[in-house]
Amino acid sequence: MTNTTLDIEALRDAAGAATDFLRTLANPDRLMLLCQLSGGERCVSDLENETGIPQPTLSQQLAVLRREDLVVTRREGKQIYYRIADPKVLAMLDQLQQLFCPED
Amino acid sequence: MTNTTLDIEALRDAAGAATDFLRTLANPDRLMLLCQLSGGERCVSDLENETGIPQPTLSQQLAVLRREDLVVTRREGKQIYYRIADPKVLAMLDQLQQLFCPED
DNA sequence: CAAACAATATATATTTATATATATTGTTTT
DNA sequence: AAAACAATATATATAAATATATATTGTTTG
Repeated sequence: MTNTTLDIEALRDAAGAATDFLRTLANPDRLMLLCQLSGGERCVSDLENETGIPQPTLSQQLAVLRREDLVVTRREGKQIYYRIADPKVLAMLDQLQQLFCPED
Repeated sequence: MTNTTLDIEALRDAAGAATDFLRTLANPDRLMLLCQLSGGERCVSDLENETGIPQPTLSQQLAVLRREDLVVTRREGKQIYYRIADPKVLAMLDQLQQLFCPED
């Protein structure tokens, strides 16, 4: 006899972890920020210029990315530099680029 | 001179489309449903039994998946069968399985 | 040490998503 | 056509995310 309850619970656990991750990416501002950071480290003013995201939103959304450990920071003088800290982000950005940015 | 405005707008457009998609997947119930459907067509009572999702939630979340054109249905007598309609879903499920369900 | 600057934090209104209870529609069977 | 069943729809309370305005912290430079 096969107990499917465990399978469902395992599926639900994995689904929970995956959806936490997906929800963090599922915002245009945050996704754009991660796209920029996939090209390497950026300080906040770089990100502001490159994306046009207004400062308070930028700060709020960077805080979300930090809280979820998708990025880490380092201070250099006045500037704070951000970079991607979770390799899953890069894998997912690749996948999204294949699906939503054909040939570029 | 390089105009980065167009690039940013293009990036924002792509980010918008991608995040619409991600947000639809970013719910544990919907993700579980899509996982089940990735194994082939299912009717609603199958999905209810396999996932343990209560009926009204099931109906509500299946409606979201229909509205976003991620699934389509076909009626056979009393049963309504669901299947995945968007190949991007399968690509994303594969990716998520690699990232969140190592070796199984 | 005060001014200027880079960044973060807080506050609030609004929108959106979710959970959950209840009601309705449509199909088949007798 | 009425009963039984499969599924969908509605309603509402609650929670979460977002936009946006304003305030604060920390660092450097003159």
